Amino acid sequence: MSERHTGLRTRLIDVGVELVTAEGVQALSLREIARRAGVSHGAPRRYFPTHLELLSAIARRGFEELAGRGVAAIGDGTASPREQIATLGRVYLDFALANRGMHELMFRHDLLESNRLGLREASMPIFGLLVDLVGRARPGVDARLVAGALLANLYGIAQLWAWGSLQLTTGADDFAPLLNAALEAHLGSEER
Amino acid sequence: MSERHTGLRTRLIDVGVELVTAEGVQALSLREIARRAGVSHGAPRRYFPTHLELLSAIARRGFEELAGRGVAAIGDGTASPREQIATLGRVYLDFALANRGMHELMFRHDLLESNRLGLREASMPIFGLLVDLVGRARPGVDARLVAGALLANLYGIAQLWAWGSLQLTTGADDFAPLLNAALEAHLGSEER
DNA sequence: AGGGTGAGTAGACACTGTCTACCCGCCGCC
DNA sequence: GGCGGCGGGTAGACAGTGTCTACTCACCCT
Repeated sequence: MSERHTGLRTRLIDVGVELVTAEGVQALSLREIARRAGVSHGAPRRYFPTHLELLSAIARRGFEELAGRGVAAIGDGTASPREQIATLGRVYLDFALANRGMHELMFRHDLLESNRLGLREASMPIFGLLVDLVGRARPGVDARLVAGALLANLYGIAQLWAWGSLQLTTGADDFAPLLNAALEAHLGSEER
Repeated sequence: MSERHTGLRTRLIDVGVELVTAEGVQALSLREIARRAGVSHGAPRRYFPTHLELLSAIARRGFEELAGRGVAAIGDGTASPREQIATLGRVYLDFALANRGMHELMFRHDLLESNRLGLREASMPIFGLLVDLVGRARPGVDARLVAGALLANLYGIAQLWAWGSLQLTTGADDFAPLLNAALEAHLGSEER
């Protein structure tokens, strides 16, 4: 009973975001979130009928945050499409590796597979932006196909890097070479 | 008490493999595996001190199965490196999409991040094979880097395809175009 | 004033992973 | 040939989880 008279719904999401970035995705139990929000374990049910819906709401915050960072980094969009894509890739990998718990949550199978939870829609705008940029960077190719392949590549790099396999196998200690390799592969070499 | 006097250790893994392919990764509770193996819930503990170790043993089966299919598909290795890589990619994506539960288990963060469980080693040989083929297909480049990027790409395609996002965004109904796009991107176009 | 309702509490239930005490049958050993 | 030890498995307890349900309680509107 202080100034936390904000709606419990948003407070639960706030607590979840803090918790997942601080302690990882396995710490996101319904009861622990309720505990940290200062309510009983049954309270969240009024706003989120099931645990997965609460997790999805937290994951949506992640997508919004990521999209925000993306458009902020692109700025006024005067750079070349190629450079904007590279910026997006860097922002994405930075985000994924700095917020591993959130990134893992955002791409959890059980959340994404249920269309009811709106995660698909939350990730759409940023993918649409990528498709647009790819179309301008490489006119004449199937932009959605190339953008899909590039997105898959970035996602795979984030995942494999997160658990250290790629460090061991590629010998590098930061992901820039991998990112550049992926960009060159899908978009052509730096100087056309 | 029939002919199941085979060691409980391997029987637990067998049951786990059946269970994960039939009902998915969330069905792999320790107690359910023990139940289906016909033993009490405390029995697995003698062979697998913790639940994660049992899961890792099941996942290792997955890596062995995948590696087996890979070398079987490559055959005597007379095809060009490029074609062998394409074959490996197809085998991998087929496997991942036909055995989603097993694929999800094989790349679970909590399993891979703990080096104690030997999953890293289980996935090494097949990656080494890929590095070798990439080195022969594209002499002069950093084979480990390109192979890492390609592997990340394949993994990303498997993941994103599994939960349907790429169908929606690329409009395709099988993954061959995406696979070809990735191969061309990382290895150069079909006819050099 | 008083009924109704939205918001949160508290307890039960089935289930999970881990730990511990027990038990039973088989093996080697003196 | 009896016997001790022990590998391999059982059964119960414990804390924790998600879901469901009965309930309380403050507030609002007429």
